[in-house]
Amino acid sequence: MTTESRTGPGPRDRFRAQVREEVKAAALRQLADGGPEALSLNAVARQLGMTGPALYRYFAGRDTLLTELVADAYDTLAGALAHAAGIPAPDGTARLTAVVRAYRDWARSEPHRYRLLFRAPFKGYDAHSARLVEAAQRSMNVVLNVASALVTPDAAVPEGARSQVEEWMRRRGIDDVPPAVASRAMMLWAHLHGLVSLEIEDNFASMGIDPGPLYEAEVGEFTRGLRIRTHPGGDPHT
Amino acid sequence: MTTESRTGPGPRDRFRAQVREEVKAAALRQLADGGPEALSLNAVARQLGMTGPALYRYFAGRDTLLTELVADAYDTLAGALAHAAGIPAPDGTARLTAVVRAYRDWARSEPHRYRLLFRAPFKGYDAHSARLVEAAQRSMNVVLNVASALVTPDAAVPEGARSQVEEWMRRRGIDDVPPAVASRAMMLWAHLHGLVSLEIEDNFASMGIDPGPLYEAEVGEFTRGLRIRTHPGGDPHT
DNA sequence: TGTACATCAGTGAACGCGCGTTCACTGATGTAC
DNA sequence: TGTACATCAGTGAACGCGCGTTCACTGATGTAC
Repeated sequence: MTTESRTGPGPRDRFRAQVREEVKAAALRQLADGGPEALSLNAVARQLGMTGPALYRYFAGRDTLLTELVADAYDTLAGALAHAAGIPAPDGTARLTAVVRAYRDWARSEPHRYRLLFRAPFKGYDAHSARLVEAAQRSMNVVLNVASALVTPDAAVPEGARSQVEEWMRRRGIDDVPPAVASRAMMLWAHLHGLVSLEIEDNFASMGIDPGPLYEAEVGEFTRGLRIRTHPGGDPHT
Repeated sequence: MTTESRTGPGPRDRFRAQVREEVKAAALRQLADGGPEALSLNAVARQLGMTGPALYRYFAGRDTLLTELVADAYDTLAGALAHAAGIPAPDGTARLTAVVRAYRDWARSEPHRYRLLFRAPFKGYDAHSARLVEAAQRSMNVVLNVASALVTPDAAVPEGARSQVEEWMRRRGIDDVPPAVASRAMMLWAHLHGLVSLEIEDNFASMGIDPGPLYEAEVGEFTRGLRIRTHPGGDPHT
């Protein structure tokens, strides 16, 4: 009310923003090398040379901080995928492969953040709030867009899934992606999530298996499923 | 040393075993409706009408209890899968479908236990100890066996995966399952894990999607991949 | 350029809490003769 | 069948710890005139 007319954020605002980032960075560091639930406000404050209560200048509480970290992680992942999708590629398959690799690489380089996305970080945490759903959606959209570029629309869709996917897309206002693609993209996403989850928890390593080729194979399955009716029996690649 | 010659467990042993089970049951109840990390020895004791220290008669500590819960969960899952695999079915595909459904159903009915299997429950927890690896292996074996029954051995294997899978199987002493099957079974397992993870964390529900058909589709993908060279272009089903 | 004032980052003490674990103990239960 | 003894389940007090959060405060920083 009193300070309505301003040219921009003052020095205090800038300071606030910077400290907020430092707090989040310290929190992430803590998540990275403690267990997944090893986030303590007091410990974060200590790491920054402050006392615990000081953080309440920047975040309403522990839960708020965590939620913000989740949202940030979604944004970063979406950014990494979008970046990969933007790199010039010889064809759609190569582009999709790049996106798949970006997904894997992001998860491997920041497993603690990936975990943040797919497990409720605290009791009563609402993963489906508008802010978070929208952030999550952006990642899915990248996959959808890349996937839709290499598609024959009359491809096979899992029995029973088509109408649901259509409904889902209608609700989100997506109408330029054939449901066959959306449905298969969703499965691709689930597959990637499965591989990534197992990989970052060391389940493949403990079996002595390099999951790399499995990721590549996902792309093959995705395209094979889409083209099977158009080029029966033929190998879609080469 | 003193009581060497016995006919069996005495009444005290039976009592001990029973209380141990009650403790584990209470602990599971607690995991079920607290967050994933909501396991407190004191709270468990309270629930059983005891005081905290009493539990140390039965378990060396919190970590021991948790590890035991994990091992039990692996055993139960393997049992559920084996049961499904044992039900008479018209053909291999139907049997594999039954196993896939059993996997999903178990996870849905006990999501807290499923979570226990795939996330490290506490810092420094060793998921790859002999006891746990062996328990986990039993589940995988059920899938492998059912999968191997419906296979043409010269099927397509993801590029680069074959030699690794062969090595993995050699180390485990498995020689009656073609690597093509093992490799695809592993991918099937990863896919199921992806679907299940997303489902039990409500990611599909929040998109208004029933993942049921997606599970069925996994079986189709599995068999299609295996038979694609034997029956090119043909629909493996019907 | 200088002064008066409002803002607000950060402190330190305190609250209440629950945790895992140890220890010395008491009292009931089963066992051996 | 009865007695003496060993076993051991469970208690209650205590240890040290760290947590999230509140509150009244002090002192520095930016702002307005």
